[in-house]
Amino acid sequence: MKAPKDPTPDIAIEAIEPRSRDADRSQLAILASARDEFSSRGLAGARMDSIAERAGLNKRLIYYYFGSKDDLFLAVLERVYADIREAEQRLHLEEIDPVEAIRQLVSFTWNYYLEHPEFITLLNSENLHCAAHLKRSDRIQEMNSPLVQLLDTVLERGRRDDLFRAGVDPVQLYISIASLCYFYLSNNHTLSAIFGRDLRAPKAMAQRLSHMTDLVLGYVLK
Amino acid sequence: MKAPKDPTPDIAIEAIEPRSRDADRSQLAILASARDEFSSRGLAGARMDSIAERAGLNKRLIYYYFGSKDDLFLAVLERVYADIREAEQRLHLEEIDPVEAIRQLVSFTWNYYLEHPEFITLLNSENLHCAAHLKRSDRIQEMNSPLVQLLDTVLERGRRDDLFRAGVDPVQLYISIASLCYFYLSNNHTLSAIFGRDLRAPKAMAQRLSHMTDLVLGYVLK
Amino acid sequence: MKAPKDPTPDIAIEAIEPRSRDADRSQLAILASARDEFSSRGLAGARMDSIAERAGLNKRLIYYYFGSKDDLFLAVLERVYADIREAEQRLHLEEIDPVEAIRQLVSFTWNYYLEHPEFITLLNSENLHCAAHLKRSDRIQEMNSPLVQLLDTVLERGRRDDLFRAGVDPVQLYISIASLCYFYLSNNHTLSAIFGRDLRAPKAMAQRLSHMTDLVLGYVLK
Amino acid sequence: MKAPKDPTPDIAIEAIEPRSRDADRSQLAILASARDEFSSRGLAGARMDSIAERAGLNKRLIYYYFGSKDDLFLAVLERVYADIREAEQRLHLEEIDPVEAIRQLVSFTWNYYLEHPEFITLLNSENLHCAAHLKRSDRIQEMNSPLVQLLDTVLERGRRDDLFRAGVDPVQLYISIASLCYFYLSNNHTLSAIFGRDLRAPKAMAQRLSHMTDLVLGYVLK
DNA sequence: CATGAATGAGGTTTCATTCAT
DNA sequence: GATGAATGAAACCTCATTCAT
Repeated sequence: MKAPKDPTPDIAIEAIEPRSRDADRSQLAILASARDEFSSRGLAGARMDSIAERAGLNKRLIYYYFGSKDDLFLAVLERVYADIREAEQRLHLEEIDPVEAIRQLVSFTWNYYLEHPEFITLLNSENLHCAAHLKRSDRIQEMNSPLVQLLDTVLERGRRDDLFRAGVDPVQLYISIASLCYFYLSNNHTLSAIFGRDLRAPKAMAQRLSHMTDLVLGYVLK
Repeated sequence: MKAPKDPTPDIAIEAIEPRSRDADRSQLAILASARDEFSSRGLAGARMDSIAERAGLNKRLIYYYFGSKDDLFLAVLERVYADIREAEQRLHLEEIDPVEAIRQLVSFTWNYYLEHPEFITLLNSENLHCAAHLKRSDRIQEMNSPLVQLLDTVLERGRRDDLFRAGVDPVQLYISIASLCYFYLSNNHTLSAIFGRDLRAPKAMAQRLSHMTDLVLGYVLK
Repeated sequence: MKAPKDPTPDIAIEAIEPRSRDADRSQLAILASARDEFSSRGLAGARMDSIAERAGLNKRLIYYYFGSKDDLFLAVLERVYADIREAEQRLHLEEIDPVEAIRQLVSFTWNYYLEHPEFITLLNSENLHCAAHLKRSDRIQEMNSPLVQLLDTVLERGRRDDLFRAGVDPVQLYISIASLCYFYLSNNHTLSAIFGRDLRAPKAMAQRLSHMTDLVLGYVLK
Repeated sequence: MKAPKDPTPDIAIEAIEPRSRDADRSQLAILASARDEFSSRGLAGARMDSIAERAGLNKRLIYYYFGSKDDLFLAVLERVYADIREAEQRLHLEEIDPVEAIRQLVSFTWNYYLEHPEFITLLNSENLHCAAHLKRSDRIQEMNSPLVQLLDTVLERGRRDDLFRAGVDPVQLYISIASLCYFYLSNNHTLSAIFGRDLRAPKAMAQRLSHMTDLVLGYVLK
């Protein structure tokens, strides 16, 4: 049944719930629309009008739910970080053989960036603004800390099996893996332009993944 | 006869101080100012007024010389690419021992990005726009091709000395070196925010350089 | 319930005085103001600022309702054409004796142009632009076709009564009537300047009307 | 011989001539270019840059020779009036049979407007500005008075031959002839748009000339 | 005679945001 | 919860004109 929009207040609780589901749906629609707009045009280039239009909702509603353009941008960032970390959790690297775990982490990262190009451009925008939005967020650090711990246990297991070299910083390693995947995709357009080469060709993409895996394992393995 | 201009040709654009009635000087002042504005605020966030003001020149003059905001942005891009490629040439990698050459290339790239943060943000902006500006440039490819050839000869020499593995694609390798340096700096703000760690601390920076060099040499060396 | 609007529908746009939060009223106020500005300064010479000011509304609202200067200009043109054609309909020429009908059409045209000098200058502007705006209009032709049919029946009746010559093209005749009235008024300023004669003097004006009627009847009558 | 405009007096005549011819040529080039620009874009729409470019000369030179945009516009107007009046003189209507003279005047006017569309649009622009420029001109009236006298003698001769009706005002008649020719061409674009008919088709054009001649002679002849 | 460099004022248009319902 | 109407500030860009040579 559709949620009634009648404003009369003394209404049964059953009827209220659908109302808040409508609200949720609106907020999600705005978030999705905002994510697309911000990622394709940047923070300054994004238009509140376009976001409202893409969401099929009135512009005023964005302000009602999110306060301002900057607040909305932060909401989008928190959302996309939550999404990637959640997906990483689903890899269950802690249960896998360490070498395979590294392999999987590289290929997961590569594929996630590939399938979520908006993640890359949103981070670029936020970095342009010196992470001014994220710095105001309480939830962002706690969202990201499990990842480091996880990678640390993988490295530790690898070292105990005498496969991995000692003294590898999990943060440095994570950043390196991210670097290799991120940059290739994030700067794909300029690289293609300056090298006159189609870096998106299937063969080039496959080579890239194998190259990156070689690089990382070449470093981690003893 | 024309008034003699400053005789030192490859002067940093920072040093330009506009004086009346000198077209070259005005153009350089605009370029330097535009580079700073675009890099700190992005293409959409940059303000033509600010560019004019920073350059100490009338806004109208920007249009007189560069036509439009987008054309100016392209001019800036061409300029910064020319600068980095020129600096790379000055390394004379072709004259150095191959292992040392790789080391130098990594550390040069790291330091160049470090000293020219605007290069990073400008490229990010251009990638946000799918390299739409660079694609219109005639000069950009020829500017960048020498680099690949140079790296290729370094790899070839290393292989002939039986030090380097075979089959290393110079473009892939260059992209990997750039990746490692670029991402750490470009995403420094968000990484610091999510990991709650100061990645700019001198010790962290030194570790990073050594980590990257290890990674790259671990891959290239037999 | 919506606030009731002014019930009299065919109110002259001059009389519109904008009040807050009434879309129709605002649009009419903009149209009236734009008509005055465009007609007195031409398309290029008209200022959006002035239009907004005359309308007593924010400039942004013009773009909200009409999109652009050119679209606004087209809206004005459609409006003034609708007005004159409507006024012509009100003559009910189809019910009048043919000779008298021609007389009335001449004098109506003369007086309409006289009382609506903006019509003349707006058409001049549009012709300067090769009717680029009208060509994009769907409604303009259907608005104007009844006129030709009407004039045709008048001529046909006159011919059946053996008063009018045969083979008179209603379009040619209409254009001739319009020509005679239009040019005298449209070029009044330059004509007065070159002939050094006040063509607007009441006597000159009366002579003109009688001269034009003579000319037209002299041609139509057998 | 032309009066030399060079202010330096003690210079060889040989040297002056080419220089002042250059100056004349430049002024003529500017006038022609300005006439085209003003006629195609109107006074407000015309661009001094375009005029300079079309003339192949530096913009500053326009100010040097003509002072300002408005002064240049007046210069153009005086020029085109001089041209048409000169062409009319060349008809030598005073030597022709009166009926034929009227015929010729109609067809000359028609063809002149046809071949000089810029005359029409320039006059429209000047009328939009209430002949503000022409009113400042000393030469414009004396340029135009011979025309009226000429037409008057033609009418007088026709009347003496008992062919023409009495009491025809030469100014009214001239205006009517001009009206019929001018309006059809000046408003050609809007008329074509509203009637959905190609008024420029050769057949339509021929019909128009014959229609106008009929109209005028129908009135003048007894 | 001629010109490239430069500008202040002002043009159209856009924007995030708020108002009133 | 939702919306159309409205706005001040500021964006990019243009223009006639002047400067300095």
